[in-house]
Amino acid sequence: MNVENNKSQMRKGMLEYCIMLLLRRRPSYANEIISLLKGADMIVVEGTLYPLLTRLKNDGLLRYEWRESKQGPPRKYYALTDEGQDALTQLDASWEELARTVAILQSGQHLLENIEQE
Amino acid sequence: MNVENNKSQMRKGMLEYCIMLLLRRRPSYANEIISLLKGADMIVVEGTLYPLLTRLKNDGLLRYEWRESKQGPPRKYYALTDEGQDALTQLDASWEELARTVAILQSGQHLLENIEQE
DNA sequence: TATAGTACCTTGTATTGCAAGGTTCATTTG
DNA sequence: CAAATGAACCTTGCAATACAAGGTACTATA
Repeated sequence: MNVENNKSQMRKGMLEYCIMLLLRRRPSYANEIISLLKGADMIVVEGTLYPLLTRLKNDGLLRYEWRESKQGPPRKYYALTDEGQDALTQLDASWEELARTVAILQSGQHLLENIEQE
Repeated sequence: MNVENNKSQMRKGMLEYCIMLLLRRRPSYANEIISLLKGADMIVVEGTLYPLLTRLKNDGLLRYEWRESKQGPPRKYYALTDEGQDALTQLDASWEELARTVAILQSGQHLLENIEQE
């Protein structure tokens, strides 16, 4: 089994959450998001990020504004909308639930409540 | 945004890990796996599980043996192979890393080491 | 003026999970 | 004994996601 592929698969669906967590702090643009996520040990590439940002914007969870840069072309700074903040709260809950599920499975507790009647 | 879809997306790639965690305790068969996972608040359906078990078996991480049942047709009991146990150890590490990443992003620590030079 | 760097975006592919089917075998019921 | 029920197995087609590999436009520097 390819370990890298596994980590990649685990990331599926988590990226959206991670990016919104980033933007909860302050607006940011694509290349900065990539480098900030790298700082948190989560690798993302442009081809993944741009469609994701567009999708979240079309869903009304993000908005953006153009800002000039001192070192190149203007940047699209994305920020959470009000609706995006609500959605993020729900994602927090989903993450909690997922983490709890994994903890249960790691501990073996799940077996206690499902005695087999074979 | 559809919250259910999000949870579904978060689960992507986690199922493999969760199922192997289950089998770490003892061998099990498909319908039992589904009910045990449900006991840990993770919903899985047959159409997802059967291809996954087949894939893990083909990758050499699982093996199975037929066992008679007292209440119906025989069952395919899946268990981890040695290789599967090694892979599971790696998945444990991947999960640790993912959880740590989320914790960092939730806390906002990632911003500290990436001061912007705008 | 040409090159390098930054920022934006698109397309095609692989993988995954789900919905909705279907088959076989053992038991129970009429 | 035949038919219905239930448990177990499996497959196919679709939608969503991430990635690889490209491409375009603007700014600054050599």
